This record gives sequence, structure tokens and C-alpha cells, in this order.
Amino acid sequence: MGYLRIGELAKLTETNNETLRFYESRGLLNEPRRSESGYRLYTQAEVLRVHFIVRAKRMGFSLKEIDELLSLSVDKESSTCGEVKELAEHKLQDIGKKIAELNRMKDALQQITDACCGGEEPAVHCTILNALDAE
Amino acid sequence: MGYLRIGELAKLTETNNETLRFYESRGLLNEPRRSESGYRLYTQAEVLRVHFIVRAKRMGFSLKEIDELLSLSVDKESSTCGEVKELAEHKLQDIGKKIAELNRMKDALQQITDACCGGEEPAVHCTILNALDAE
DNA sequence: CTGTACCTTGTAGTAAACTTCAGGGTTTAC
DNA sequence: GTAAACCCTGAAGTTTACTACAAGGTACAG
Repeated sequence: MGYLRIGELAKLTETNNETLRFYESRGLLNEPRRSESGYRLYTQAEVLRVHFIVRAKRMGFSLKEIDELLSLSVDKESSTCGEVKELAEHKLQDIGKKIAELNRMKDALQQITDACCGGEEPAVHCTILNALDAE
Repeated sequence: MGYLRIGELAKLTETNNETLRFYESRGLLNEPRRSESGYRLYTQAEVLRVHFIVRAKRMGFSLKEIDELLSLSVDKESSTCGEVKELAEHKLQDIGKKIAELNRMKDALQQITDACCGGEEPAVHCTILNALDAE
């Protein structure tokens, strides 16, 4: 009771069975408990974990980087606070840079939509590179 | 004078000759003017353009999406302000979501480094999934 | 005038992240 | 009790984004 089969986890996380098995083969998901007949049985913890993977992927992190982020918890017995803290701080910097660049990109796009009248005229003034020129 | 050869453009943008030719083959770079001997000759505009591609890639945009972003400027004669504005606004939403998710991720990582003492003790409390649990 | 560092095209190879396929077993609904 | 919907493994295929290679031409230094 309470366990999810692979298809249910896939539906909840908007992935699919093959992708989940692939993540398992890459070590992003632990080998789950199995039913007597060999079916994978997941808990709510895996829903959280897969959601995290999906979100991190959308952010442009590779599976290897996501593995590193998740390892912050997996290796908790074997690594020291100092190590974890250092890795986390490094990733924080990465993320900070990404946010800054996305903000620059957002501003550039905002300039376009602002400069752009929105009507039927040719869009001569609507260029993202013009907007980025300034920077 | 003032033209860049492919190797110079590559150096300026921290890419390489092959990648630039690949981008050209994908339509992300226009076919450049050629020297008499057939060498590609670029202007400063291409430096800007390649920088944009590199940055957008780091943000997790695919080459296809980057092409869409760049098309906002390329098709300016043939498309109307309304079309450009709509596409730009759609991309703005994408970017806004990415920024929001990155911020959530940043907060989670910040919780880890805050909770994490930084010393030699086992890192039992240092888990990104714990930090994200709250959300 | 020759070496070295560029450039050209075209084709083939690679790595990451899936996706599909083949050939099975299981569960459940009627 | 059988069909439909699910699950399994292992291997092969696909897409994206390069990356390297082969076989040559070009530019310039000494």
C-alpha cells in the first residue's frame, strides 16, 4: 500500500517509464524495492526526486551536474559538512550567474516588446540584438 | 579592413572554427562575405551574435529556440510588429519561469549552506531534497 | 621557395539523453 | 480464461550538438 509502480510515478512527474529506468541506470534514482514479480515500487520520496531532476534539467543542468546536486544528500554519511558546503556554494555561484544572464536576456526582450508597437507595421525596430547591443 | 576570419571570431567568442561553421549550417549565423580565396569574413555584428548564442545555450535554450529568438531580428522586414511582440512575450514568460525556478533552487542551496556547519562532522543535515521538501 | 599556420569542403565519429523494439512475464477487468 | 493494460530486460536506434578527419588550397615568414 502506498507504493507507486513505474507508470504511476511517470504520470505524476510527466516523464515516462523508459526515462525513469534510464535515470536509474545513470544513478540519479536509486534501485527501488521490487514487488514479488519484479515490478519497481516507488515511494513519495521518488516523486520529489524526479520533480527535482526535471526542473534542474529545464534550467540547463546536465544529468551529471544534477547527480552532483543530488549527491549532496546521498553521500551524507560519507562526506563532511565542509565538503558539502563547498560544493553547494560552488553551485550557488553557477546558479547566481545563470539568474543574472537570464535577467539580462529578459531586459533585452522587454525592450523589444516595449519598442514594438504591436500593430501591422513592419517590425524594423524589434531586434533582440539591437537590444543587447547596449549591454 | 576590420574583417575577422573564422579563427579570430572563434577566439573572441571562446568557440572554435568547427562550431561556427556548424552554427552557419544550422542557420544561426548567416552565410558571411568571403575573401577572394574563399575565406569567411565576419564583422563585429557576428561577435555579438555568437556571444548571444553562447549565453542562451548556457541558459538551457536549444539551438532551435535560440534560432527563434534571433529570428525576432532576422525576419524584421517580413513580419509585423504584432507577431514579433507575441513571440517575444512568449519567450519572456519562459524566461520568467526559469528565473523563478532558479531562485527556488538557489534558496534551497542557501538553506543547505546555512544549515551546514562547515566542519568535519558528517553532513547528515545537508540535503538539497530536505531543503526542497518545504516547498 | 618551403615550412607552418591558417583556411576550405565533405564525411564520419562521438557523447548525452533519451526512445524504440523485441520478446517476454503479470494483473486486472469482463 | 482471455484480452488489454501493465511490467521486465537488453539491445539497437534517434536527436542534438558538436568534434575529428581527410584531402586539399592559402598566406606569410625567413
